[in-house]
Amino acid sequence: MSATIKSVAEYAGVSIKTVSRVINNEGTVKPDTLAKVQQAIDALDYRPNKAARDLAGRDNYVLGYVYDNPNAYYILAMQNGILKECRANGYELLIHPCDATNPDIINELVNMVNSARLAGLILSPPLSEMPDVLQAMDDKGIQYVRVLSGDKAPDDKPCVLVDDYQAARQITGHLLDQGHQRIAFIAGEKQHHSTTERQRGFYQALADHGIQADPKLVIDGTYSFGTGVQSIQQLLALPEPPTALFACNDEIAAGALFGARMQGVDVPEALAIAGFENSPFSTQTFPPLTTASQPTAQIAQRATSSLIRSLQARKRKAENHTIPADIFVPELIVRESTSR
Amino acid sequence: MSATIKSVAEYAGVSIKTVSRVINNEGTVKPDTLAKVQQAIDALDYRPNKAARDLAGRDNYVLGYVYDNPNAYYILAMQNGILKECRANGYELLIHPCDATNPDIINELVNMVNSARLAGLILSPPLSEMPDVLQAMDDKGIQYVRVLSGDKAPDDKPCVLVDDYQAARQITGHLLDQGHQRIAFIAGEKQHHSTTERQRGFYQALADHGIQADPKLVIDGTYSFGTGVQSIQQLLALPEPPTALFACNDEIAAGALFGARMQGVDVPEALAIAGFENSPFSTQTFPPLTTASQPTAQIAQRATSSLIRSLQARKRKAENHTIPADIFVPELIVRESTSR
DNA sequence: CATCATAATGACAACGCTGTCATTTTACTC
DNA sequence: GAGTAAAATGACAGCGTTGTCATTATGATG
Repeated sequence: MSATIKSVAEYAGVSIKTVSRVINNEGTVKPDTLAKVQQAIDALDYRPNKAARDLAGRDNYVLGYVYDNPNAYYILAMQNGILKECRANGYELLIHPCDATNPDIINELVNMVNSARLAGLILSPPLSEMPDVLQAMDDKGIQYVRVLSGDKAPDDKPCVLVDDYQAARQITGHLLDQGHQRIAFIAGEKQHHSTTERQRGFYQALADHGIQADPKLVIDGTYSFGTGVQSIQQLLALPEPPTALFACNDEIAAGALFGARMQGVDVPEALAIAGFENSPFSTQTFPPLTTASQPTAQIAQRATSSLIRSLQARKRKAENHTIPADIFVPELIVRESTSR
Repeated sequence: MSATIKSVAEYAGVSIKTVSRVINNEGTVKPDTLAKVQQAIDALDYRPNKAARDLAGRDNYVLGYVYDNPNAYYILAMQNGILKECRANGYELLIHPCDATNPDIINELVNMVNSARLAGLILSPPLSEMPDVLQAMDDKGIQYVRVLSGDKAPDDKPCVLVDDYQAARQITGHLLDQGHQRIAFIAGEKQHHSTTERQRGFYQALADHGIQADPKLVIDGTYSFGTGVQSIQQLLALPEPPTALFACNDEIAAGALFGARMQGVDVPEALAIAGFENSPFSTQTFPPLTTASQPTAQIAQRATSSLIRSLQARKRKAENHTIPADIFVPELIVRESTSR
């Protein structure tokens, strides 16, 4: 049916092992031999048989995506990005939903990696932010790449950073630019780095403009619609209510918008509201929400590519092949919820 | 490292081929031999090596899930159900997002199935409702299972049915039981069978109660928040506005709820609203929405199981092995948006 | 130009399973 | 209980690749 390594070898007039070397980028093939083989591969439209590689080789060409996150849109975008990169590199993807609060999560992951003989893992928050999970992976020698909230890599293991701090600073800056002085902040779960980073950006932006944050305007909550509804009631009841709100994500913002409207407060006239994430929620409110958008699929793709490169480097025993961490800054999207 | 077929065979005192027969359910193994082998498998915690199976066998143990649907929650729930069943049967899952409006979609699918040597495909709406796609799969001899809206199987190929008709009848019945006489209906895209089935159920419920539907209360739209907002304005502007609304999904219902509130119409006091799908939207509104819930993950699991059984049957040349279609009726969930 | 180190290539077994076909066991018949 | 068909089991090759190790080509050195 389709071409095999043998047919390519015959076509190119070399041994199958040489073809194997070419397709694995082993780098010990003479340039003209390599060209011949490449040409044969192209001519025959040869694609290595994954099953045979997995069986013969030490490693499996399978990556794992482990996630636990209530946000379906995020997961699906991540997944699409990962899939794209996997496909481009002949890897396959094993998808493993799990529960990060499960006390046995570490065993679960280690077992999964072993039994499916995974080459590496892609971890997104909150898994990527759990030190004991990462420690266990390191101990077991399991390769992984993390997608993390932050503006600098915490260590030299592969990771891709999402600079929530910078983006939050921009959003807050946008509100300040509109002339707002009393800006409220509603936080999500404090365990998520994204929350603390966004809050840090919020404070920094205020400081940049020489404004001292009013602690009464900062409310802790969860990433939920309900938090938005409750918090905005509390905020609007203050003697000096805020004129603008930066909610830690769109869901909170949507809740706050709803709550404000219910109390007869016009948005954006009496209260400007900004969210974060650019989730479908953000366009399904009236008015649509100002927010920050991260290119999740692209982030996932880059993370996967990092992992694959680091896997290949390790295979060739190239030590110290640290890949610099990519940083993505979510982009401000201004919509009507913050217009003057 | 981990157990192989050889170690299981030695442990059980049989040949590797017999073990192979057991793990493939070939059914030609004596009961007591089978028991011995099963015990060995359990004792050694043996899991067949997929790469070896794929390489040695004619078929690949890989199923494909092809989807095109904007609803991330639905996709993810489907995916989880499929994954669960795949894992239980030693299959792997290849996930393939695609665009159903792409004119070249058929080629894309056929190529994918061939190049990844997929054993079978799981199709959810809208793909599962496109006759030319199904025709092409039949022509190419590609096995598939469909998840479909309907109350009876359109043919004898494997499918799992979601009885939107019955559920819509129940929802409408619930509104009628509350004493409503003028009930509006907002439809989604007419290409989706789910829309027409739900509409059919709506009409039937009215007929059951001897009520003739008022065409002015039935509005065509899309599965979107915006449709809900616009349609409700139109409905409330009628000389005789409805006292209840059945929206084709939760997103439309949420839009309608929003629109009604904006016009000062109280829900549920002045207008009862019901949605469909039990999406996260339905609990993130005030008041939360009455809706119908389908066990998507379970549906997906059943569909996958059907596909696998039909695959194994075909392998054993057992013709006429038609598996009766499962039917799931989404369950009515009553929340405050329709309370008296 | 002989010598040696090193780079480039090749021969071949092995990975864990399934398909084919041969062999053994079982069940049934007269 | 011999004979036969059918059911159950086994022996062995082969799937397409990589790892190991052997072999050959290349280049550097004195």
